[in-house]
Amino acid sequence: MSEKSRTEAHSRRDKILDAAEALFAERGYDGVTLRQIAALAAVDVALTNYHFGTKKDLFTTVFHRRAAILNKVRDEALTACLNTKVPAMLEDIVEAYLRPLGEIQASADKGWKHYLSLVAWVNNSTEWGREFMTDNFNPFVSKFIDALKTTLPNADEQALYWGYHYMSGALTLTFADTRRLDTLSGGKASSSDITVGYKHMIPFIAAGFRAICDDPDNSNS
Amino acid sequence: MSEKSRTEAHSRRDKILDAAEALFAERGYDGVTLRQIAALAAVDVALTNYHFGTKKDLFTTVFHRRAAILNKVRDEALTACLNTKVPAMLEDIVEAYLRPLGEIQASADKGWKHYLSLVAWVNNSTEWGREFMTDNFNPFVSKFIDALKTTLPNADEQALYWGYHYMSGALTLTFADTRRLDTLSGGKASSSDITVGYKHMIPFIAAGFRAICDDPDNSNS
DNA sequence: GTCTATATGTTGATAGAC
DNA sequence: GTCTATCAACATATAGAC
Repeated sequence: MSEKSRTEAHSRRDKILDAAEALFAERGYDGVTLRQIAALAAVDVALTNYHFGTKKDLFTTVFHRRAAILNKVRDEALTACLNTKVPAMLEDIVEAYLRPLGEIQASADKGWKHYLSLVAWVNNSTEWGREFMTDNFNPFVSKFIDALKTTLPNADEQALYWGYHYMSGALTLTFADTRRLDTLSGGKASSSDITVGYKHMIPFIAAGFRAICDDPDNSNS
Repeated sequence: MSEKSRTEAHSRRDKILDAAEALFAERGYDGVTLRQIAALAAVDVALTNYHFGTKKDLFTTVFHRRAAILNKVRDEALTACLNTKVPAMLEDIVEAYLRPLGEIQASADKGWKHYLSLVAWVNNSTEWGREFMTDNFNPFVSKFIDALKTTLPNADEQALYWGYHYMSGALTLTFADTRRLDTLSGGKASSSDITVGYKHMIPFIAAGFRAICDDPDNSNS
C-alpha cells in the first residue's frame, strides 16, 4: 500500500468518525442514519461498514476514541492538585475535576465539543449510560470522591455521592450546550459563554458539597 | 355513541398516551416506533394515527398532557412560599421550586415518573428543548428567578442565571433516574432513593446560589 | 372506533466489480 | 479501499371494510 493511499484511507476513516461524533451528539444514536453520517463525511455509505462494522460498532469506536485521553488529562489534573497541598482544599479538588473539561469545551476544537455533548447525551440515557459511562469513567470518578473524603472527613457517604450526582447533572447540561439560557435570560447570560459557565460552577458546587457534607462543628472553617 | 364505547375509546386513547410516554422517556423520540407503542398499549397501530395524527403530533400531545398541571402545582407552591414571609428565605424558594417535583417523583404514580424522565430527555436535547421547554416552562422559571432576586438583591444577574442552569442540570439528571449511583457507590447511595435525592438537593443548591450570588458583605448571613 | 391491507419510503447491511 | 447495486426488514401513514 502506498503512503498516499494509506493517508487517504486514514483520512476517510477519521472523517467518518468526526461526522458520526457530531451527529450522534446532536441527535442521539437512533436519530442519525449511516447515510447522513456518510454524507457529512463526504464518503460512500459502504465505507462505514468496511471500516467499523455495524452502526453500534461505529458508535462504540466514536465513544472510546477520546475517552482514554480524557481520563489521562483529568487524572493528571487531580493528581497534581492532591500533590500540592495535603489535605487539598475542597475548591481545589472541584476545580481539578471541572477545569480540564472547561478548557476543552472553551477551546476552538469542534471535535472535542461534539464529544462532550455526546457524553452529555449518554450520561442522561439509562440504557446507553449503563453501557458506556460506567466502564469508561467510574474509576476516575471514584478517585475524585476519595479525594473529597480527605477534605470532608466527616461527610456522610450517601450525601457525598448525591453531591457528585448534582455536580454531574450541572456539568452534563453545560456539555449539552442547549443555548436556552440566552432566551430565558433575555441575553443577560448565554449557554455558549463557557468560560463564565465554568467560572461560577466551581464555587457553586464546592459550596453545595460543603453544605451537605461538612460536619456542623466546622461548617464555617 | 354508547357510554360503554365512549369509555372504551377514551381508555384506548389514554393507553396509547401512557405507552408513548413511557417509551419516549426511556429511548427518546427516534428510539421508539409506533408499532412498539401500539404493542405496549395493546391496541392496533392504525389507532395511533386515528387519535393523534402523525408520530410527532402524538409526541406533542404526550408532552402537553401533563405540562399544564405541572405548572399549576409548582406555581401554587411558589406563590404560597412568597406569601408566608417577606422577603422569603433562599432555602424556602429553592424548596418551593424542587419539592413538588420530588413529591411527584417519589409517589407511586408510574405515569408521572415517566413524564419527568421525558422532560429530562427533552431538556438535554438542543433541538427538542428549543421547541418544548421554552414555551411550556420558561414563564414559571422566570417567576422563580424573580423570587430569587428578592432574597439575593445584590446578585449579578449572569451568575443567577447560571445558578439556575446548574440546578436545572442537577434536577434533570435526578429525573432521568439512571440507577448509576448505585453501581458507583457500591450500594451506599441509590439513584432511585428519590426522597434522599431531593432532601440533599435543596441545601446543596441553596448554598451554591449563595456562594455565587450573595454580596460579599453578607456572605455568612 | 377499530381493524385489515397496503402504499411508499427508508433503514442497516453486504456481495461483488474495480 | 472504494464504489455500484441490491436486499430484506422495517418504518410511517392511510384507504376502505366492518
